[in-house]
Amino acid sequence: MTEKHKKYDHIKIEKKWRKKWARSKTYRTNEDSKKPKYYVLDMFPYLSGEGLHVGHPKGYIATDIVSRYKRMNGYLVLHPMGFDAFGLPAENYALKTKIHPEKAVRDNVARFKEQLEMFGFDYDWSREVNTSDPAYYKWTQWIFLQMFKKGLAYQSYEPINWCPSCKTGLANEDLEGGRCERCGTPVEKKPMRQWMLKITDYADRLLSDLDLKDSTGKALLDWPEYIKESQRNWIGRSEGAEIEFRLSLSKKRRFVLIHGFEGSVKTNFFPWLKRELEKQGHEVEVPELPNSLHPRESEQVEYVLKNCHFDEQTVVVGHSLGAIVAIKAIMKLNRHISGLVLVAPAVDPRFHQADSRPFSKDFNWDFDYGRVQTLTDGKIAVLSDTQEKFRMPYLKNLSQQLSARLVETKSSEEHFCAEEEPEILKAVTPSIAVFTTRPDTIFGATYLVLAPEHPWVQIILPYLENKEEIKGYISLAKNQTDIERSDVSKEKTGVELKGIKAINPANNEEIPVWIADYVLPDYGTGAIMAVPAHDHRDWEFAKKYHLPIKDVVIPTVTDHTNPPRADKTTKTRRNVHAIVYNPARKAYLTLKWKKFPWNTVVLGGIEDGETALEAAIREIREETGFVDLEFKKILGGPVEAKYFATHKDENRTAITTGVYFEMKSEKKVDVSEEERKAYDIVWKDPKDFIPEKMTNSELPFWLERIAKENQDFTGNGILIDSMDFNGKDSQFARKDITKFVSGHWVTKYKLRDWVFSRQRYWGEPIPLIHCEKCGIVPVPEKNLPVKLPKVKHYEPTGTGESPLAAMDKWVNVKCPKCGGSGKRETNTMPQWAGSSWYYLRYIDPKNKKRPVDSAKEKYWSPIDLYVGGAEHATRHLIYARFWHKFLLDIGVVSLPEPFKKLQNVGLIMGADNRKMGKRFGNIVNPEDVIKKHGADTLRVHEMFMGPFDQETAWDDSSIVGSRRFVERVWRLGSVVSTTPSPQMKYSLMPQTSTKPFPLGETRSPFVRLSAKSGDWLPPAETADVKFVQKILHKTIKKVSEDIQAMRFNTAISSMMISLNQLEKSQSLTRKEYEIFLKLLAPFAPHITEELWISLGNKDSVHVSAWPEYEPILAVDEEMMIAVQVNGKVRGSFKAMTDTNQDQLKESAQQLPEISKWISGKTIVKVIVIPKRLVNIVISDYN
RNA sequence: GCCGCGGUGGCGGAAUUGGCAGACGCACACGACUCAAAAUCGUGCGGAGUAAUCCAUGAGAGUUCGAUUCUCUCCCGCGGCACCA
Repeated sequence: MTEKHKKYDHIKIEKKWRKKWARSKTYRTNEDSKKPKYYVLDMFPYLSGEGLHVGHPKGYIATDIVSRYKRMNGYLVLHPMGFDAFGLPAENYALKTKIHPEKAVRDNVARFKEQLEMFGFDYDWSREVNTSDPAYYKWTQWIFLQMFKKGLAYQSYEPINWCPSCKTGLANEDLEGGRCERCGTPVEKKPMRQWMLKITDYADRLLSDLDLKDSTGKALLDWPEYIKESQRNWIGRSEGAEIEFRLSLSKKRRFVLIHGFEGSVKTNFFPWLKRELEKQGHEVEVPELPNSLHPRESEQVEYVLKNCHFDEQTVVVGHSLGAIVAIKAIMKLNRHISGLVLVAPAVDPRFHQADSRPFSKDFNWDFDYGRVQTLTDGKIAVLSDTQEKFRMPYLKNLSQQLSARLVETKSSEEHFCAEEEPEILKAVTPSIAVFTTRPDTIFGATYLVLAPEHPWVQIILPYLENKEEIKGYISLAKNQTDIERSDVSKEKTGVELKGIKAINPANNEEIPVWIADYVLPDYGTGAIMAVPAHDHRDWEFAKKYHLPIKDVVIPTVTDHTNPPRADKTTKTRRNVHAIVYNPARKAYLTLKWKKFPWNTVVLGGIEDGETALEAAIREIREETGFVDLEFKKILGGPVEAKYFATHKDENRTAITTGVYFEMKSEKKVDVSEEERKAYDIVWKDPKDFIPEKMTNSELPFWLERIAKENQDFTGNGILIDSMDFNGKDSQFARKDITKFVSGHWVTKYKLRDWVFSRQRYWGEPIPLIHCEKCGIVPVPEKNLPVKLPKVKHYEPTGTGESPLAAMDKWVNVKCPKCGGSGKRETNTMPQWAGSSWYYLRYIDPKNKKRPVDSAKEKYWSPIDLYVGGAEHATRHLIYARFWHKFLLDIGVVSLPEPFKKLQNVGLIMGADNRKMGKRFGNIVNPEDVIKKHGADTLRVHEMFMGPFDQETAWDDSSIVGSRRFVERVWRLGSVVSTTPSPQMKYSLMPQTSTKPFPLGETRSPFVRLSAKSGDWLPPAETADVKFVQKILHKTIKKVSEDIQAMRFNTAISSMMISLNQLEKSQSLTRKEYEIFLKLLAPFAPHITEELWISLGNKDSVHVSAWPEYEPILAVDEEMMIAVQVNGKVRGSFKAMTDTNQDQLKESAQQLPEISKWISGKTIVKVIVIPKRLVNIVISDYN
């Protein structure tokens, strides 16, 4: 034994090689290569200040293995690393330790790097990025500005999620079940000024691009399905209809419609509008104004005042010049009216063509705005037509003067001149838009529910009878946290808006309107039509408040054992099924028909004027005589069943209602002879009372409803009570019904815009300036980056202002546009900003002109492999995809998706199977493990623990297996490269195994290869040489495939198997040993390098060529063939792989252990599976 | 509730166009070496049974010559979404 192989000193070896690699820049990625590229990336760590535990590097080990493998296969590999240094985790750590975040980050980076380096990773540190480095965040700010310029960044004042503990606003993505993801505090809703990013503009692409295909039709994104699924859930696309429900005030109104210049009661929308309003029961007056072609103010106003009746129920509608007449008339009234609607009012003499019109001089254009306001109680609406742009400024001015609601809308024909103008109808009888995915159930909509926050509630409030109750409910709803509100299990609450009704546009029925907190303000339209018969939530609500439930969709079933026949006529009948349970017998009442092989429940038709319940009681009495029954429940709405009624020789479409009874006693009355002959009464045990043993195809529905509390049917079926749509399949009627009620088909998303500002110090300053004159002005690009100023106090204020706001010197700047005084935006960006594009910066980390050079971006894109934790599924990975798509749109990048293959790391749990972390005190420190066993051992072990993407608990004892493996590789090296000595025990022991070697060769002990080191014998063509070759070729194949598929555990297992075999070889050559070292090199880089170099190699094993295998040599020539008799293994024999099937059959049957099973038996057939087994099937097998 | 994934020895886990279940490793037991221990090497190791053999991949059914693998029903665990209309 030579000195250098005496002992495997991992500490010394690992330290030595890390130093050498760093000095010789072994892993530097130089771009001037003609090689194919491979970009492999880890999700970079964020600096929370907590130390590393053994779970953190698991993903880094994997990328290290893959990158080394690819490098050895001739790829130019980019494998960079950096740090996510901005954001809450880093800042909170700084606050806790009272170290300034900048210094804390610097220290943490240094420590982190030190720890990473202990693993011997092959990162190219010359490309390191740090999101808090001004040279980096200059470009983060730059990207933000591009978004701002494209209108994707905007300010909002809507209430947002506020974490009272972190003292900052949060994005939806930062929540976990209504709590702050970082600290677990329940979030509050707080209205404040926010910067938002319009990620919703990209919702559609973010969703559909998940399924992009490459040119061969394969999925472009090789991602775990569940990550894609999470993103789909998060984006939450759903299609449905937006439908208007008109509101009708319960008190009827009177309308006065006043036409304009050259108008008449017979032209434009007047006849139509009159008709529509009268339909709703309102009174309508349409005065025909005198001298319509040459109108004079006094004449027309007086006419109106004289001929029309004005009272507190009167709403005045004026069109064009008629609007002016209306205003003037109201000014002269001495009583209040109900409201005023001005449709495209001709409000100013300077308007279009006015000078040429005869009335421009005759009319007086001064208005007593205050008086009009008073007399209408401020209930004034101004309708503008967006097609008439020139009129807009006047209308804006008018509505301001009158404090009126300005409704910008598109008329059917310019200036509201069409015969039908639905927008006017909407304005005079306001409507609520609802969103529904089930417009097919609209005939069953029995009430409307608005979110308490719905803006209409405030508008309608003055008209309502129970104002105080409603105000109370709204404030109650507002004070709830998200967690309280979204508690599904809690009982639903709500209040009816009394004094108002909605009109179901499908059947013009009046339905009540409620507010309830189970309707969310920010999804859909914030209002729903409630269909209690076909929606769980509506059902619960309706039950509680005794609202009507109307079935309009019924389940449908075709009896496949007895289907309708094409040549027979079809009859539709209303039926009843009586399900009768007898508790005394613990059995169900059924009828066994004598003429037919049927078992049915008691059933029959429902006669005219009879209810289902009456029919059921009658049928039970007629058919069985039983009369002492307790009615339990109607089993929901009817079920439609199609079948052939044999006894009537016709097809039936039965609309059947189920009724459920329990029997109190078997008291009975006489049954007619006829009935008695037809069937026997049979009591069926509940386990036999199942669809398979009964002849009622509706039975599954009855059973479900007996068991279930809720009786809503949410599936698809056949429409009933839906007028022209009766009998249609609900699924296919959706779009037609939407059209029928003048709704339109829309797409909605759950995804919300990204709340992009944080009221904290440690983040990228948002590069905008608020100027008194110019509004919001972007910081000119040449002035980027806007550096985060150094401050003494960076504690969050909690006021909704960032700590930066207190820094007058920094805040007050000159406006870049006008030079006037301006103030900097003091909010900072969220943690996820910098990480949304960092992968691009590695490609070109030092570029001062652009975020990334286009040519370089084209060369390296996309990222071939991206490895990280699944916790980023709906945050980082959505944000990064969003930014990437935006960068594609502005030409910075060239591909729609950044990450081609995504691989998730399964967590390493603590020994107690809980998440490893401080709070459970179950952290295993990698430094300790490395000190004890070495980095190579830890790397091998973490990869061997189980499937890479699966979580596994750390087990301190099992790591010795990996250590033994590494050490045995070391000792095998000493045997190969040195003279064997008699003292050496390892594997030179006589073989005591009783098992034959795979090839069955007898092996003589104590035979070794060459004598002197460096003096190699040429491989002899012996069985042993072949044996070693076979092992190696198989292993090369397996390890290569497994690394590419990230099955590291089985790759290591195959190397262990291989090592077990190689140790038994008596003629292992240096070449063969080197192959083994190469296979292991990506996993255990230090020890393999040491052994490789000690064998006399000059260059690093890590830049050597990956071994290739011969497919022929990787396959066994001989195999054990298992022999089965009737599928049970009874023996086996050895055969050459290419032995033909007949021979295999023959040999199998001749085996002594087989003949014992088959002698005297009839062989039915023999099945041969090449290379695997022979199965002999005998018929008389006991 | 909806969607996705999974359930195999004492433990981590192998095994897929359906073909010998438990590879590899840990733990354990025995043996060799040693004065002894550790390390190392060898042997054994799902359960029952002396054995032949039988039973066994969450439970039950089905398809098949043959099922951990395919189909159906159910149970349990994990993950995502969740009063999203």
